[in-house]
Amino acid sequence: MLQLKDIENSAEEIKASLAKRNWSQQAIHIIDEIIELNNQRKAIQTALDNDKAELNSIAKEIGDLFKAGKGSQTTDLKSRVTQVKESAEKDELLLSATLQALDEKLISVPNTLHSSVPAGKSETDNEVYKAWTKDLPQLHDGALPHWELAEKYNIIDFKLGALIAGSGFPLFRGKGSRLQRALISYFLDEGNKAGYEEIVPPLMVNEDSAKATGQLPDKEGQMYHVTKDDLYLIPTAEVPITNMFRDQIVDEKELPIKLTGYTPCFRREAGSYGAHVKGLNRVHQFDKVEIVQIEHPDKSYETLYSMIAHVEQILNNLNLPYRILKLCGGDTGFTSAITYDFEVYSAAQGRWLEVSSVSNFETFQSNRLKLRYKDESGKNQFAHTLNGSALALARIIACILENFQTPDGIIMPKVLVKYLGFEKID
RNA sequence: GGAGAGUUGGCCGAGUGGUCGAAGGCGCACGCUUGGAAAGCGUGUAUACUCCAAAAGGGUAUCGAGGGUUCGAACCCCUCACUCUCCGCCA
Repeated sequence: MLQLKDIENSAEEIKASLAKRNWSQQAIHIIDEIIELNNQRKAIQTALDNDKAELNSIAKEIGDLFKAGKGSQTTDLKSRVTQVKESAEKDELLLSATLQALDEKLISVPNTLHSSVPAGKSETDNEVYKAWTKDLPQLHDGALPHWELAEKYNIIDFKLGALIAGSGFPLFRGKGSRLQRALISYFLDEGNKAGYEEIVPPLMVNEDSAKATGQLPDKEGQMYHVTKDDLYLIPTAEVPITNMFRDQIVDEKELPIKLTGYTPCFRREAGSYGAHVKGLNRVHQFDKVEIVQIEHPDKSYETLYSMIAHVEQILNNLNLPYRILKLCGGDTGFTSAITYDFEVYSAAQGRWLEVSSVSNFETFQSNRLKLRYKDESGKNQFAHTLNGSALALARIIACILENFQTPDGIIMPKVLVKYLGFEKID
């Protein structure tokens, strides 16, 4: 959520950012409405505060009279109280209606884009930040897409997954299952090496947490909701891990705080269908190792690029062709100021698959989280939050299976062998 | 699932209707003291909104959350959330 202060101080900049997100002039008018509502709020609040101040002082006066044994002299004061209360009650109603209206509008405004984010309407307008310049893998004749390899080697069973839960819930078995576990261990170890503290968070979160990181109300339909207990299955570890800092004030010296965690991720993906969701391309449950940093505003961009480098290194080690996209305004997530997506080449499908998304949220999340740090002068400031996938497993597995297939088996990346205990799926 | 206890500032903890944004202690910061440190002494030490051009200084709200009683609520009443203990069940 944007800060009112920022909206007041940099309205024009924010409007320009909304235009980059392809908002219409009419929709952008919301910024003026917010400023106007906030002015109303201030006026009402001042009036209300004055009434309350008067009530407080009358109460004190009455108290003093009672103590002095002059309780009989309070009648006039009490009738004044009735009067002031009436006006205060009116203002109270007005104030809560205004606050609600203000909040509704405020919560519907996305993060202000970083000035370097390119304009554009959809994913086709994303800028290639780093292209893959080397050769793409050449597959042998009769090479198969991963869902057929999965069946051939009996390592992933989509039909059983569908029987047990539904489509989009793959079941890994045998070497498929071990590949999954190896990747998780490898990714976590890389995170540990890079100085991230490892976390195993809850897999369900309450409404407050989902709101704080911006999943609610923006992505309500994307999450599985356990209505009986009013909990949400996490769509990413970002939600529980970032919420570790809800309502926290950290010391400036503790920054940056670096955390990593492996969790399954649950996404409803309502409305998805077709070839693009086949196999592991888009599933309701997948595993992911996430990296999160809480950083000083002055250093958050430096940090963003170090996180990108971290992901790159992992992909290099796995020997997978990848490219990095800088998302355009139209494709950048609601809560993000800037996002870089990593795509890995899936050789048998001939497609690039998104496997990581690294973002700087600046203060958008910390404002809702109320995550602050105390600066040198002792003032509380909102910290910047960043996160990225390092990495999402399902699609990485798809690429490993497809890219490294040979007529007599799938050769595992070298870095994984010590985790796997085997070199080849055959 | 059943029964009970609890939730106060960075922490501990007092407080059962006005003098309570809240005693006391610890911690922390600054100063004095010291050759230096410790001890000691002194001062200060929440958050949000708001008034003021700014500072100084005001105002309002916050003692788990919401509502009620009252001129006045941390304190009385109601509802809810969470934590802990015991019993039951259970990986």
